Amino acid sequence: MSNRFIEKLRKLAELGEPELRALERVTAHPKTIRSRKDLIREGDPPGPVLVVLEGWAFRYKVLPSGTRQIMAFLMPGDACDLHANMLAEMDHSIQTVTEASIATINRADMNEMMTSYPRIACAMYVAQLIDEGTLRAWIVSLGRRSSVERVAHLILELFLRAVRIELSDGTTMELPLPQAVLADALGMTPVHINRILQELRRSGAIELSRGVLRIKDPAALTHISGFDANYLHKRLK
Amino acid sequence: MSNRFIEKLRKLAELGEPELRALERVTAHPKTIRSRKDLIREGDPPGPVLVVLEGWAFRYKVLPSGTRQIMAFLMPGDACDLHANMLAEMDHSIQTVTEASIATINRADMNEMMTSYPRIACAMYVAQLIDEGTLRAWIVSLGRRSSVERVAHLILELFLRAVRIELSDGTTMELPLPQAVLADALGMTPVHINRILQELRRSGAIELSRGVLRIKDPAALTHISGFDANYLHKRLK
DNA sequence: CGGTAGATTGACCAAGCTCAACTCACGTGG
DNA sequence: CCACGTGAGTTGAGCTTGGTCAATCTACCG
Repeated sequence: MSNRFIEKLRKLAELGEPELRALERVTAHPKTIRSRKDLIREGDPPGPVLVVLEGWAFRYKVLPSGTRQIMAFLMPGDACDLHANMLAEMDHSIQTVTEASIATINRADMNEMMTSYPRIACAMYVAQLIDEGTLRAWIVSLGRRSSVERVAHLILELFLRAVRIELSDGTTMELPLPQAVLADALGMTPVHINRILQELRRSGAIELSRGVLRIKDPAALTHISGFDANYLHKRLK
Repeated sequence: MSNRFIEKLRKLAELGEPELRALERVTAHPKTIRSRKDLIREGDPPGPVLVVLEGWAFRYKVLPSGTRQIMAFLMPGDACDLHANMLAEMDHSIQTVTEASIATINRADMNEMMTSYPRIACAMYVAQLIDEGTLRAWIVSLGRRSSVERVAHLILELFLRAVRIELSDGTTMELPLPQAVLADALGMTPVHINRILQELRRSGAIELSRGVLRIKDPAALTHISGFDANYLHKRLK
C-alpha cells in the first residue's frame, strides 16, 4: 500500500523494507478534505506534520490590505512543517485547492521514525532543501522577471514537478489552479494573468483549458521563462 | 573566546560548557575576506559550512539578462548551507558586502558536532526555520507590497535582526548596503530606491547616510511597512 | 431556466522603469 | 596643496508594464 509520499521519498533515498513499512504505517489513515479549506491557519500552534497524498494545496499569507500572496504549491507527496514543532506558531496558512487526501503524522511518531530510520530523515531533509530552492527561485521570479517570464516559469516548475512524481505523461497534466490563484502566486492581477496566458497560447507554447495543461513547445517555454532546471534537479551527491 | 555565531545559537537553545567548547573549537580559525568577493559560486560543488562571524554578505543569482536578484542577507552569526552537502551543486552564489570574517567548518566536524550535541543541532534547525520564514516574507514583499512598503519592510527586518544580535543600540545601526544592492534585493531600480529613501527620510521615519541607519519613528515605519514581527520572533516552544 | 464562479475584454490610469545628466565625497598622483 | 578620477547618490523627463474598473461571456449546476 504505497502512496505518493512514499514514492516521492523513494526517489530521494534508498529505502528498504522496514523503512517502507514504517512510512506506510504512519500514513495509513488519511482524511479526505474538501477543496478551499484551510488546513492550517496563521497563528495556530504547530500540530501534527501534514502530508498531501492526493490533491493540491498552497501556503499563503494575507496582508492587512486584504491581498493574498501564495508562497508555495503543495502537490501530491509534499509534506509541510517538518520541524515546525520547534517554533511557537505558524507564520502562514495552508489551504487546499482541490479536494485532497491528507495524512497527519503526530510529532512523537515522526520523531521516532526520523531517529530510527536515518534514511527517511535524509530523504526528508533533501525534500526540504528542494523546497527551499524553490522558494529562492520564486524570489528571483517575483523580483526580476517580467510577467510573461514569470508565468512561463511557474508553469514549467509545476510541470516538471508533475513529471517527477508521475502525474504527467510528459506533455499533459492536470492544473487545477484558477487564474485568481495563479495571480496570487505570481504577484499579478487575474486580468493580467489572463492576457499573458492568451499570449502564451497564441505563441503556440502551451494549451490550457478546463484545468488541463498541455506543453506544446517545451523549448519555447523554457526559452521564454529563462528556466534553469538546476534548482529542481537536485539529486543525492 | 565566544563569537557572534555562538552568541546567536545561545539564544536559540540552552547550551552548556561542552557545547560551547565544541563551537569554539570549530570556529577558532576564521579567515578575513575582502569586500565584494564571492564566497561560493552557483554551480560549485558544496564545500564546508561557512559561518559569517563579522561583516555582511548576501545570497544572489544572476539571470541570463544580466540582472541580479538578492535572496537573503547574511549578518554576523549567520551560517549558510547546513545541509547543502546532500545536494549536488549550489543553485546560487554568495558574496560579501563588506570585509568579513568567515569561519569554515568541514562536513565531518559539522556532522560529528551535530550528532554529539543534539542541542547544537536543534539550535541550528531553529535558525534555518527562521531563515525560511524570512524567505517567505520576502516573497510576500516582492509579490504584494508597494515599493515604499517593501523598502520600509526590509529596513525593519534588518534592524530587528541587528537588535537581536546586539549590533544595534535600539535606534541606530550600521547598514553598509549601497542603494544598488538594496535595489537588487527588492526587485527595483537604484533610481527608484533612491526616491523612496528620500520619501522615508522626509516622512521623518528614518535617517540614513554614510552607511548609518537611524530609526527615528519605529511606529511610523512599522505602519508603513505593514510589518508583522511574527516571522522573526520565533522562539522555542 | 435562472444563478454563480470563473474567464475574457476594453478603456483608462499610474507605479515604477529608462536614459541621461549632474552632484558629492573621497582618494590619488603630480 | 590641488586637479582629477571614480563610485555612489540624486534629479528630471518621458515612457511602459501592468493595474483598475466595469461590463460581458461561458460553462456548469440545482
